[in-house]
Order: sequence, then C-alpha cells, then structure tokens
Amino acid sequence: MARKKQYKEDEVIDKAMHLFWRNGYENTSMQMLEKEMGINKFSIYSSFGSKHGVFLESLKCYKKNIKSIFDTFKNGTEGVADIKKFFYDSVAITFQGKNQKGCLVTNTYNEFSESDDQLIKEQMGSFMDNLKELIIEKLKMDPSKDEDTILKQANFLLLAKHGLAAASRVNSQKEIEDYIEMTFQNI
Amino acid sequence: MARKKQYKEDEVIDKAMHLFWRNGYENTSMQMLEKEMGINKFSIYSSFGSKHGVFLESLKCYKKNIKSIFDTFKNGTEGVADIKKFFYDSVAITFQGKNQKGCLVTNTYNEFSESDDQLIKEQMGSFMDNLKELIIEKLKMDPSKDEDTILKQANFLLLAKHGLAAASRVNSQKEIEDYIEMTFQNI
DNA sequence: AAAATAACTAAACGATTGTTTAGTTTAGAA
DNA sequence: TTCTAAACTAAACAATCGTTTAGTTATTTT
Repeated sequence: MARKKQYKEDEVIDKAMHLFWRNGYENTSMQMLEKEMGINKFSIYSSFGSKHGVFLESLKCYKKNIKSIFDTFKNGTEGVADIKKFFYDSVAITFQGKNQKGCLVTNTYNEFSESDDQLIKEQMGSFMDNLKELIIEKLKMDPSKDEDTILKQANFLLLAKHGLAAASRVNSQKEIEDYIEMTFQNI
Repeated sequence: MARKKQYKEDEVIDKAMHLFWRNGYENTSMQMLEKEMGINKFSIYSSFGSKHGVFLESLKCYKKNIKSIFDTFKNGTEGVADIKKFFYDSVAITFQGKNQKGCLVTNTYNEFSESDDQLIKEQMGSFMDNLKELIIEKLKMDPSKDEDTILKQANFLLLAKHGLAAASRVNSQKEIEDYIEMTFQNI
C-alpha cells in the first residue's frame, strides 16, 4: 500500500454539490471546484474521473440529503396534508442557507432538458416518476376522489412542485408560502 | 458612402433570439451565433458591439414579438378571463415551433438571478412589474374582491405564471393546459 | 476613372475551458 | 531500511471562449 488520501470523498462532494446547486453544471468550472472542494484537479480526477463524474456524485449526495423529507412524505398517513407538508419541507431547505438555489434536481432537469445525456436523464426520470407515484398514493387516501380526478390532480401538483422549485430561486419565502396555500385550496 | 450591409439587423437578431431562447445566454457561443445569424463575427461586433449587446437586442426583439399578446391582455374587459387567456396565449408560443423553450424573459430571469448585470435586471424588473400591474388591474374588475385578496391572488398568479414558463420547457401541452385550468378554479 | 470608406474574410488574440502528465512526497510492505 | 505504489504539486495540454485586427472586396462620391 501507499499514501493515504488527505480528504474524505463524501466531504468534498458535499461542497461540490453546493457549488453545482448554486451555479448549475455548465457555469461551474473545474477551477471553482478545486477551490470549493479544497483539493486540486489531480485529486478530483483520480476520485471522480471527470467533471461529469463529480456532478453525478453530487446528484447522489443531494438525493441522500433530501431522503429524510421523502421518507417523512412516504410514511405520512394524512393524504393531501402530507403532500402539502412535503411542499413546505422542500422549499424550506432553499431558505436555510445561502449557498443553494431552488432544487438541484429541478435545476438539473431544466439545464439538461435539451441535452441527450442518458445518465442524467435517467436520474431525473426516476426522481420524477417516484414523486408522481407518491403523490398519487397520497391522493388515493381520499375515497371521494375518482381515478380521473386523482391523475389530473397529480399532474397539477407535479407541475406546481416543478414551478415552485423554479420560482424559489427568485421569489421570497412569503410569496412561496402564499403560493402553496392557494395551490392546496382546490385539492 | 461605401458598401451596403448584406444583412438586415432585425432579421439576424430574430435568429439570434431563437438561439438564446433555446440555449440560454451562457450556453450560446459566438460560434453558434455566427452560424445561426448567417454572418461572421466581424459583422456581429460591428452591429451589436458584443455578445451582451446581441443578447439585449434579442430581448427587445422577444418583447416586440409578444407585444400583441400583452396588448390583447391589456385591452381585455373580462377580468379573470383575460388573465386566463393571457396564460394560454403565453404558453401557446412555446408549442408553435421547436426552436424555443419556455419564455425567454423567464429563462433569463432565472439564469441571471445570481448575476449583478444591471441592464438585464432592469429589463426583467420592468417586465415583471408591468405584468403584476396588469394582473391587479384585471382582478380589480371583480368588485367582490377586497384589496387584500387581490394582492394575494396577484402574487399567486405571478408565481404560477413564472412556474408555468419554467415547466413549459419540459412538460407536455396537455399537462400545461390542465395546470392552467386548475390554477383558475379558485380565482 | 479615381479616391474614399464601409462591409466583408479570415486569422489571430489572450483567457479560460476540461483534462492529462511529469515529477515529488509520503506511507505501508518487504 | 529499502522498495513500491498511491497521493500529492504544478505545469502543460489541446480546444474553445469572447474579442480584435490586418487585409480584401465592393459601393458611393468626386
């Protein structure tokens, strides 16, 4: 064996994630990553292979970070109220620090919407499908809703969530919360 | 006098606008602009000064293009129904061709949300303020709404419009239209 | 027709992009 | 303690970024 690494990979990836979160993929350079991660290019490449590799790991890291929100959502038993809480929890992380903008997954979804990057698209697709499934599950807890209504409302909420993530990059916390309240007035 | 220009500036700007619309500012290179506009860098620089100059002109061009939608909105006399029609008209241009993504102003608003580009920020600010004013004007046509409700609903609709523009980059026409219908159920 | 000047072509600019590589340091195995 | 291999530093890589510039073509005016 030989020398030990002087950094922990999950620690430097967490820093990289915040950088991507704030600036997006294309507007984050290796130079910025070096500075933020605190290690030089050689180390980055030996650990993650490429800038793209760093980004994919950052996405995984992000998902791990929001897992608790999803778990709370999944385990909820109050239907629509769970969805609403999930919306509040989702935007809350945007306002807890200043090094993040909106939702990294949604930002990525938008930035790569024109790209044909298969790995990224898979990550995005599974995330969205999973979310839609959960929303449908919660809506079904209300027996008064028929299948058709549930699908329509699920699409509505999914799009509202997407818009919310986009808007949370430029709108204030109060505007965001007012929006959530009005969104759930007719669900 | 001397040689004549072999291109019309508003024609090449229209092409530049579509490129920016599709790719955003940062992900559109001078090389791409050369190809799309059909003229070379010298001509671009002599006509517009810089890439930034091309972008500002593209924004003006975009605003000119959507002016008719705004005029229809402004001249409407049916209150909330006018707002709804404005939403439909706004997303319609996204689906009429394939070289555009969402709303150029909203895309720019998001892309430059972290920047301190004063010229761009002014353009965005005036656009949003103008839109909010119009929405309030239409909401006021309903005498049953008090001042507080109007402000809250205006904020809601502005954010919904923003989210809609973001979502229209990745969602289908049907999803978008379902969303609009549900948005106006409690306005 | 000649002079003047704006519009063109095409190459180059320095800076920065993501990536690689040569050389040095450090730590465990022999 | 010596050898080996991984982790480091730092410089360089080719490609591309936005921008400029030198030289040629074309049109108008004198």
